[in-house]
Amino acid sequence: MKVTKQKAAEHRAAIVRAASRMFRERGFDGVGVAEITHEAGLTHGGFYGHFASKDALAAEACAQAFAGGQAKMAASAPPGENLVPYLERYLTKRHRDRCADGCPMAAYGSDIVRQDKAVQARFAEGAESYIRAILERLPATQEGETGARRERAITILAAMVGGLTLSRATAKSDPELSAEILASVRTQLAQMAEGSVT
Amino acid sequence: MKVTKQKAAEHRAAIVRAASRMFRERGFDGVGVAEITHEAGLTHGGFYGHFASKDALAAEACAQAFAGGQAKMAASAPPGENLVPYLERYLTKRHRDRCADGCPMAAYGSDIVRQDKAVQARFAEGAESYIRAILERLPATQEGETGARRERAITILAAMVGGLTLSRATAKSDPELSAEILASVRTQLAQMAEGSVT
DNA sequence: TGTACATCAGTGAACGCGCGTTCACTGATGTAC
DNA sequence: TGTACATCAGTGAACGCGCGTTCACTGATGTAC
Repeated sequence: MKVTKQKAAEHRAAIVRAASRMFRERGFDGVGVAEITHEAGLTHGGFYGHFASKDALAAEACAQAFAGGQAKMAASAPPGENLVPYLERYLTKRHRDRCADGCPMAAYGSDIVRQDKAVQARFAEGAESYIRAILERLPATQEGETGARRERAITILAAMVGGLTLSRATAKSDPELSAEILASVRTQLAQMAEGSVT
Repeated sequence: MKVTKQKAAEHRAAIVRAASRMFRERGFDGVGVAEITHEAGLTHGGFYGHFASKDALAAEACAQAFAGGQAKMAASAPPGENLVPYLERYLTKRHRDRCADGCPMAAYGSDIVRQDKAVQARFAEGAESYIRAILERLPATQEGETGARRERAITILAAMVGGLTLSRATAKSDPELSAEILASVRTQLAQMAEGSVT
């Protein structure tokens, strides 16, 4: 049955929203078109009226996940202010245990190489925007080298993503190690982000 | 046709070796039992004489990938000596472009949460052994806080894995960013590993 | 050492299943008059 | 404003395919005598 243009647009948005969460929770290969559309309150038949392919949906879902991450950073650490509150939110058991609305880089970072070009493109844009967002929240280096600030932003992002990923991967088998990883990276990066180091 | 006990053991080892490389290159879901056994020079029918399931093979393949990584660390940075030569080997385009015999944490770190318990167990053991190996190659902190050394080892590992993962994920869409990530993390971590910082 | 036979590593066809995608159909929408 | 009909969003059955796993079979191995 046909449906209002507005309703149709809402349906499309609901599919992207569901996909964005489910892909982060279960991976791109771990969830199918039928289950995503069902989660959005629809059946799978109409899917290809909205998207050219599952890959095309994955690309949009990826972009939306990054947008959500940026919003969370802005909420916990406003631009221009220090990054530390965001770090303390990012490197927590809460974030570790909730992939679905967490960081896409930690959720499927190592899987991106094997995804469609469109997904890779959205991911690279998202990563660059994260780097810039971190840079905006890093105090100027005392010695005044501007180049090193972006180096530091990139390294902080790498450690955040790697730390959360490793913490997640070890959570079930070695909960103590998992917690230690979160705490260690949090402490060390807070020092780096405050500029007390170098 | 039956085969010498030794031959059979060699076949089993060949399957693990092929799986270890192929899972890193294409992910656990990206390669099947038939293709792995074929790569090992066998057919898929005999597979379940060697392994209880694909998951059981994945667990062994994971353990072997970690063992290979440890061997490479020992070769480029002997225990007790400085970590930097290993960092400079780890964070390179060569490693980025060759998942198959590279670091398992970067190859499928974000996928481990969704794998079988046995795979998660081997992964956690591998991660812990990496942390210990890095710790062995870190100079004593000047101020003498011993606790912070393991914190630093964990953060270095997190940044290595996160950095390589992000570099790989962005390589095709944004090669310059990809290269910048490698170079930045390499420079920053070398400072951390030399203990010139803190 | 030589022979007879039970064992069992490996083969390839077959299974059931879930996936991405297609398609004929339905019926509400929204437009032309 | 009211009516007739073309449009098209959504449905659900069906497709082809590849996967993990099973199984009857083969024939070389290795053991018992």
